[in-house]
Amino acid sequence: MSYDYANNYEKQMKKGVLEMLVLKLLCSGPKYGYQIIREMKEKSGEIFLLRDGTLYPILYRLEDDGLVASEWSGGEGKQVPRKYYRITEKGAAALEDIRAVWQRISGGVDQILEG
Amino acid sequence: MSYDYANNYEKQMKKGVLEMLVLKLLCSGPKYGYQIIREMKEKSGEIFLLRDGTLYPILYRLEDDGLVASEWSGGEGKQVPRKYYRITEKGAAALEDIRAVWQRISGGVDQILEG
DNA sequence: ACTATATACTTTGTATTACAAAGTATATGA
DNA sequence: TCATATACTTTGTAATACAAAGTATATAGT
Repeated sequence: MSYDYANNYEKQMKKGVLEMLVLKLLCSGPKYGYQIIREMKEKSGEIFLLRDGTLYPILYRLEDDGLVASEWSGGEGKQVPRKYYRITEKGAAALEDIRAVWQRISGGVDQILEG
Repeated sequence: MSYDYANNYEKQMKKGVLEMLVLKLLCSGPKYGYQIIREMKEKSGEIFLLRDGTLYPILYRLEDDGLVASEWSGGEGKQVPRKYYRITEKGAAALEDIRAVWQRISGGVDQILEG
């Protein structure tokens, strides 16, 4: 049986873009982890199916860099405590930079693939 | 001074795509290392500026996987010996698979970025 | 009440890969 | 002769997607 190249290439091609996509989703308001996973799945047309072990480290990195900020909510009544993440001003500015990088790279790729 | 996010994201976003682009360039005929670096630079519009320490490990991986084959040439007269790489049938088939992955991922990214 | 399941978050370890950097060797031009 | 460009090799580092295992709470089913 042949090795599944596609699977590994898909994993590699996601590198860098997932943080960008998380920042983008947070532009429409604060969200908690599992909510981000659901929206990522829906809005990408089932293409980005994040595991929790993938998302949370991304959120921690973004928070360490000051691109998002978090706040615990719930736990008072009977709700499960949830950690809500919101994008910061610094994060919004970084998102614009990262989008520009994506446009550049994906444009260059298509130029070679179609050339 | 602020950290240069763009630089790191660019590096991450290249992961996986460089092998695809090398395979694509080899579709138009066998090429040696530095020739691939030059064509990658020209045909991408100066976007993909590979260092030799980046390209050669890619070629070795592709060869290990049987997606390209190599052959030394020159060295008989006064030419510098060059190792020419050509894409194999297996490599051509893999390229189609990898391109499909790229279309899928980049399409999903744009769907979220524009949504 | 008890159990199973879903939700929610955390942490550890692995594999992969772009890149810097240093090294070897040959050809060409000043 | 010496500097530079070409050509290939190898080592080490940083970054990140993912699997996997763990903790805790709420809800539904029996």
